Amino acid sequence: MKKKDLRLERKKHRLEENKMFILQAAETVFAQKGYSLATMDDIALEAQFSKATLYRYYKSKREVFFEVILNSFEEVRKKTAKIKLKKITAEEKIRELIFYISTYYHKKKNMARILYMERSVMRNILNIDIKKHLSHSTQHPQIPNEFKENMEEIFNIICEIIKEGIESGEFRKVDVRDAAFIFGALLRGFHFRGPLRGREYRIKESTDLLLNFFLYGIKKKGKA
Amino acid sequence: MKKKDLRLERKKHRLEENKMFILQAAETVFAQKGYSLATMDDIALEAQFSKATLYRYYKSKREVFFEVILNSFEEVRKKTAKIKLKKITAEEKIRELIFYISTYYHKKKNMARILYMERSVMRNILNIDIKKHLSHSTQHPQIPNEFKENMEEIFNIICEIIKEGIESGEFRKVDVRDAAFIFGALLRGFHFRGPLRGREYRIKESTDLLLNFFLYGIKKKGKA
Amino acid sequence: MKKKDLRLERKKHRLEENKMFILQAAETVFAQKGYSLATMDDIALEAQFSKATLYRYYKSKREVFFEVILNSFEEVRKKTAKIKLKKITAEEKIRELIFYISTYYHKKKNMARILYMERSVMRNILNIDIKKHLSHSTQHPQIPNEFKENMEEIFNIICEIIKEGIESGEFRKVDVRDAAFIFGALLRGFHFRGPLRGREYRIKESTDLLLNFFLYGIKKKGKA
Amino acid sequence: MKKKDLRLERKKHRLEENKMFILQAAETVFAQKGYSLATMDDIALEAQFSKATLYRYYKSKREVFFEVILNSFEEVRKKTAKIKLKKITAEEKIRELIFYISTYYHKKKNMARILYMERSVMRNILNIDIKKHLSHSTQHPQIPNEFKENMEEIFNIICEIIKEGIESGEFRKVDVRDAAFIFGALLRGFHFRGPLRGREYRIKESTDLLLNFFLYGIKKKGKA
DNA sequence: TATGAATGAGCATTCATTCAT
DNA sequence: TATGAATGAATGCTCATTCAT
Repeated sequence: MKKKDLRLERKKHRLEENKMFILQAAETVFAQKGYSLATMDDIALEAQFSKATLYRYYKSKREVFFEVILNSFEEVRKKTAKIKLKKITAEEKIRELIFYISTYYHKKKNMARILYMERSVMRNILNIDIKKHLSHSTQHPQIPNEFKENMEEIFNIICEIIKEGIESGEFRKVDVRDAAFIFGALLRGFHFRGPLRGREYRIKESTDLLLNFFLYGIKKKGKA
Repeated sequence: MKKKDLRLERKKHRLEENKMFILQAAETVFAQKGYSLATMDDIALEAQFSKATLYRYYKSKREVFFEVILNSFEEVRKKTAKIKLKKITAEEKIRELIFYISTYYHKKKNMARILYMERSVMRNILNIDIKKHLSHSTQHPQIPNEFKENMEEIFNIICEIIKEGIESGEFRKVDVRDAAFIFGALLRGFHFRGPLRGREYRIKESTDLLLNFFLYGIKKKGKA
Repeated sequence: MKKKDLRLERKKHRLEENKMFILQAAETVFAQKGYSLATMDDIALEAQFSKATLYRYYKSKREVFFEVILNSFEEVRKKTAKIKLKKITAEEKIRELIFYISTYYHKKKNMARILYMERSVMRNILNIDIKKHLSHSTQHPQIPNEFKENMEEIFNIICEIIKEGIESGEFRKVDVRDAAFIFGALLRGFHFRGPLRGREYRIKESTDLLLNFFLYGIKKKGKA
Repeated sequence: MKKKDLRLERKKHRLEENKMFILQAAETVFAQKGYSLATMDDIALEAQFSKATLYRYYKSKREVFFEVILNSFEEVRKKTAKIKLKKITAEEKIRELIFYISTYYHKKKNMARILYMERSVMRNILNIDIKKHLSHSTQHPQIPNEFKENMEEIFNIICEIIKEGIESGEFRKVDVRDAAFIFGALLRGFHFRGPLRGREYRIKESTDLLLNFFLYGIKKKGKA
């Protein structure tokens, strides 16, 4: 009995491992080529599995894609939650968040951009795939929900951090959700510059820059 | 003679009109589906022309795409230049800029997002298409350049406006290019929120919000 | 171990078989329609594979085409070489050659004609396709060479046979290369009559006829 | 009245002129690219007419093609008939024929090859076009007949020349039609060498060579 | 009449997905 | 289970032919 359990255990473990391995490969490929230009062949090659094998682990290209994105989000969510719990000032939390997200974007490079691919594009990928298989029985309407929940939780944590800052007197009495949204926009826009390349910022540098502007704006003090 | 001229005129006019019409259709489709997922059939359908006709006006899908983007940029560049020349304070110029760009993004909705599509995807599209047409005599190597120049000019104008503000004592002595970049990032990130939808801001509202944060940040005054 | 080997063996065998099968189908279709008019759909239909499957075996229509031609040439070359080595008189070798090539042309019917398709068309096909694939890493610049080499070797063997005949006193002291060329032209022209159909010759008949004229011409003896 | 006649006359003349002009252009293009690769655009460009105009003069690409070929044949037929009537020996007539046809092939280069495009290919072009327009009323089933008649007449004239030679004692008592066929094959094959290029023969040279072999073959005299 | 513009039908090629072993 | 092979459905692009002026 124990033997069997162990075997099953090991089997499950290997399955999970393989799934992660494929996901990693997929992330690399999607990051390099975007959704449409990436082919299952590319991913299979990168993952060193046969293309058919990918389909043992994931039902479709679309599922792989969403899994990749979900993975990303989960990582960020966990880290964000952790930072929130630290015993430091809100400003320091904000700084850490900026630093972490910058690092993250830096590592994942293009992946981040794919994340912010237009809603309608996302919807499109979804729709197309659903249409294609309209006759098939198994669909995955639940995926986008998990997706959204993750984003919302991250957003909420940021809200809470800002709220802390306001309550502690560090920040102005701004609308918390607005501020969180601005925070997100700033980071998103900063790291998600399209084909335009200004100078390349180092992570430390960009953290300072972003923090500075997020805190103080460009207005000369005492003039407001 | 006059008759002929008029006819030619009208003909030319209709050609231009058709080109624009196709471009509009293309914009709609690209905005909805992104580059790869958009098909020439889609665009033809939207433009109510036959697919073959599109090819009378544009040499390839890629050319249509770049024309669409170029169009967008030119419009923004012109407006930005105009605002810069107005006889108003730098802050007011910034406000107008935010308002205009917000309006623009609002109108063009998804188009803006396509612009910020993966750099690597862009590169990919470019490379692939350039290679494909390597043998043909008439290429469009200038397109990406015009593209870049447009972006840079917009960026430079923003820099100048900020510089004005600093020189007039309105703004802090920040690094001009950093500030311009932050400005761009803020707007970009704000309007280019991916699948996440917080509340919908009205343009007036979002202009205020963005201006407020860009000017003052979230830090409580006197504490820095 | 042996089992696996056998399986691999069988697999390889089937692959080769399929390749040949496709080639046969392609030959039929090309022979019927020529290069440009033949479509991959035609070939797929004839081969009873899906069109996509053809692309598992050959990279492009062009590759299929060249493979078909190469195949033809190789067969002829081998047979020609074999005849040359026989212990018979040069005249008998010439007769055998005529017989073999006539048989071959008869079997392959139109294929032979495709071979003599427009040089410019060939060049065109080549150029177009080479340009198209310029950017890809794996090209087949060797194909046309193998092609040429085959032709040249066949030509050379014929030269040698004629030379033997001259040295043995069977033939007049003609220029060997001229004679070989005439020999080729005669066969080529005979079997490659366009839309004009005189009477249908049987192979035995045409062999006699061709041999007779190649040896004696039409001039009355003693008059030259 | 006279005025009108003259005008009509001139008009007709211009129409004929245009037709010929288009035909010339078409010949050039077909010779360069073959049937399938030649486009109506190419021909229009070469003829400096608009593509639509071509369709005023010819109903289809196919019709242009056949007209081009027919033209070719007619020219050859006339010349062949003329040579036959000359007051010279049969051998001299044969020599002149070879010279003329060689010159002709030389001028028209690839056109000749197109002529001998496989019957089945011809049939195919025909079939396809007929099928395409099955619903349309006007077809051209007569064209191939004119075509054939021309070829046959040329063949017959050659037969007659050879017959003369036999009757005058110049030539051996060969089967006239066989000899004529061999004659055609020799010329056809000689000028219609595919991608293989031996040495380039000058016209004078090749005339001698062909005549020599056609008359004497390669057999050493007295041995037969 | 001549022609610029418009288009339907195709075609080579690709790719997500399924099948058979 | 893993995978090589097979394929249906696209997709960008072309071209002979028709239309409207």
